[in-house]
Amino acid sequence: MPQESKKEGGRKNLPPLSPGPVLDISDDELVSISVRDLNRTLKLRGLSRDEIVRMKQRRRTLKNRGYAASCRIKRIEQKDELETEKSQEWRDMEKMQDDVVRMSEEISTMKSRYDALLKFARNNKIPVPAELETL
Amino acid sequence: MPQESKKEGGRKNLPPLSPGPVLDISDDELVSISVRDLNRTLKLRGLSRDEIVRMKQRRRTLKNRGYAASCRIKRIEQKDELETEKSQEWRDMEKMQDDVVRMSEEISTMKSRYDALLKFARNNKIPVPAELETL
DNA sequence: CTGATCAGTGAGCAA
DNA sequence: TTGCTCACTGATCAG
Repeated sequence: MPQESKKEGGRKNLPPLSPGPVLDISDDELVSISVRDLNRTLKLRGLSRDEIVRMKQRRRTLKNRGYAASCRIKRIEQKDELETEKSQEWRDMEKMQDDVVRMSEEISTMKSRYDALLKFARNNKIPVPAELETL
Repeated sequence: MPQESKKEGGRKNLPPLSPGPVLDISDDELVSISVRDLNRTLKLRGLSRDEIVRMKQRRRTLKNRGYAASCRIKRIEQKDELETEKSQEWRDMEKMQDDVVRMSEEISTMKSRYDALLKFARNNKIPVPAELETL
């Protein structure tokens, strides 16, 4: 099959879309110039109605090729973004979990101290105000 | 353009790929039967080499159509999965943040109580062991 | 018209 | 051979 040169979808890098018989213009040029300029050039070269239609279609196809590429890139970027956010949240979670552990330790340390203080009072028969008796 | 019937990529629902001149078989049947059975049938009907090649290609194309569909579905599912995980993590974060606030309050409450107890001791000239003097 | 997206297509890779 | 994924295409929709 030496003949797959101009349209069917494939993975390989594309050979340029075949230029018309009269107007040769590279793909890059064709997608770049404005419709107005293209029409002007087309008229000047005296292309037939059919050739003009084909040139317009070639331009549209090249544009579509670019749109498809940016669509794919966008999809990949969005996926990366989601994954990045996910791992960032995971890091935040770990940090917060550390805080919870630390505060938990602080609480139990304070409970021990408080109990020790109450026990000291009890051992020394020191009456403690009721509202301070319980934690 | 009444003439876009059998191959170019488009969005519309496809008319079945044109059956060969001799062997008519639906798309569904063609993708379903095994290669072995297909070869058997092809031989029995006495198709030409070229027709056999085209039938094989039609089968491959139909298969590809299905693969492309599952590829897209898979992509969407993976994206949904990421988003679900993200919002679940967000909920977990909120919950943990609540815990942090609650524990923070508990800590400051206990600090007050402890200070109150120490103040009571000081006011009543009660000596407190040094290791309990400070929090 | 432009740009984005969809489903279908063949190429090409991996199993 | 099969299944998947890529780049590309025309159709189609929104702006």
